[in-house]
Amino acid sequence: MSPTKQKLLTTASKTFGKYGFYKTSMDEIAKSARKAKGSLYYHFNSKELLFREVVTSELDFLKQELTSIFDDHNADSRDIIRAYMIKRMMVMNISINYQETLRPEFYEFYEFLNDVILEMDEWEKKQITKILNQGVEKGELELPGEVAIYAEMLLIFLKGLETPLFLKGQYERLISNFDNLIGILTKGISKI
Amino acid sequence: MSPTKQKLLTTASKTFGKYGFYKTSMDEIAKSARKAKGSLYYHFNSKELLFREVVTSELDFLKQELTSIFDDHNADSRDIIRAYMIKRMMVMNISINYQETLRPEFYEFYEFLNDVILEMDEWEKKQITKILNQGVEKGELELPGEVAIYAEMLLIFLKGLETPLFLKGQYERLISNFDNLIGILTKGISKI
DNA sequence: TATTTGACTAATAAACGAAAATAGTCAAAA
DNA sequence: TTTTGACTATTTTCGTTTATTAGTCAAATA
Repeated sequence: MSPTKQKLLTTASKTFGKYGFYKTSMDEIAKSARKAKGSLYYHFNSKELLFREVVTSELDFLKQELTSIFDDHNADSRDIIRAYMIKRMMVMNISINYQETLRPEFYEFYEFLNDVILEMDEWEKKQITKILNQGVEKGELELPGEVAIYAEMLLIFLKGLETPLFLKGQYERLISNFDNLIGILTKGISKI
Repeated sequence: MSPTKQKLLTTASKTFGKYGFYKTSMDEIAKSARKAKGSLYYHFNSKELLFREVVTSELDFLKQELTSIFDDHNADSRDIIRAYMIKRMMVMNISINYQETLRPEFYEFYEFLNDVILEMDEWEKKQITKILNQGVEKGELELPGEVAIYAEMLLIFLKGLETPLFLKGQYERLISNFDNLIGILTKGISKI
C-alpha cells in the first residue's frame, strides 16, 4: 500500500472514529491528511468504500489477533475458548469504527456494510466450530448434537454483549465478571 | 377495568401490533373499537401512555407466566432455569408490541418506554438471582463470586437473542437448538 | 357522578422549493 | 502512475405552507 493511501486510510480511521461516518466529510479527511480530495477518490472509489476499508482493517486486525490464539495446538481447548472470548472483547473495545456499526442507525443506513459484518460472523463461526471440534476430538469437550449450532449460539452470546459493553459503556464494569461467565460455559461443555 | 376500556385496549393492541406505533392513529383505534376518540382520551391520557399500557400488559402476562414456573419450590433449580428461559422466549415470541421496542428506531423515538423495559429487566434480574440463590442453597448449583452478576449476564444473553430471534425471523430455526445451549449453561453452573 | 360523544383547537408531520453543503469527476500537472 | 483542485452532481438543510393527527372540552347520556 502506497504511503499516500496509507496516510489517507489512517486519517480516515481517526476522523470517522471521532465524528462518525455521517458527520465526517471527504473534504475534511483530505484536508486532515494534507492531500487533495482527488487522491482520496483515486485510492478509494467512494465514501462508503473508504469506510468499508476502515472497518475491514479493524476486523482484519481482530482476525489476526484471534488467529494467534488458536494457532497454539497444544493448549487445552477450554483455555483456547476462554482466551478467544477475552481477546475478542478486548480488541473490539478499541475497534471504534466497528463499534459505530452497532449503533441502532446502522440497520437503516449502513446496509453497505452488512456483507462485511456477515463475512466476519461466518469467519468467527468457522473458527469457533473448529476449536470446538478439536476439543471434542481431543476428548476435552462433550457436545451433544450439531457442533456448528453451539458455535452459532456462542457467537450470538458474544455479539449480544457488544451493545451493553461498548455502546452503553459497561465494558469496565462487566469485563471483570466476564471471566466467571466464561468459566461456566467452559465447564458446561467440558467432558466430565 | 370497564368493558369500554378493555375494548379500547385490545383494539389498540391489535392495531399497534399490525401497523406499529407510528403508523397507527388514535382516530383509527377509536373507529376500529367503535368508540369516540374522547373515550380513548378519557381512559388513556395520551397515545404514548396507551402504548405503554399495551406493552405493559404484554409484560405483565409474561411475568405471570414466568412466576408460575418458579412458584414450584420442589423442582430442581436447573429445571427451573431451563423452563424459565424457554417459557420466556415462547411468550416473547407472541408479544408483538414488545417486539416493536426492539426495533432500532426504538432508541431514538421510544424513550418514553425506557423505564418500562428497565423495570422488566430489574424484575427478571431479581427473579433469576432468586432462582440461582435457591439453587446454591439447595446445593444444586455452584457459582463462584457474586450471584447477581451471573443473573445479569444470563439476562444479557437472553436479551441478546431477542433481535436475531424475533426481528430477524430466526425463532423457528434456532429455538430447537436453544435447548442444547441451555443444557450447557445448566451443566456449567451445576455442582458436580 | 361517571362515562361517552364528536366538533373543535393545538401540535406534529409531510410536501415542497431554494440555498448550502458535500460527494464525486476530470483535465491538467507532477 | 499518482496527485491536484476547480468543477459538477447529488444530497442535506432550512424555511414555509399544507395536511394529518394528537389532544380538548362542553354538551349529552347512562
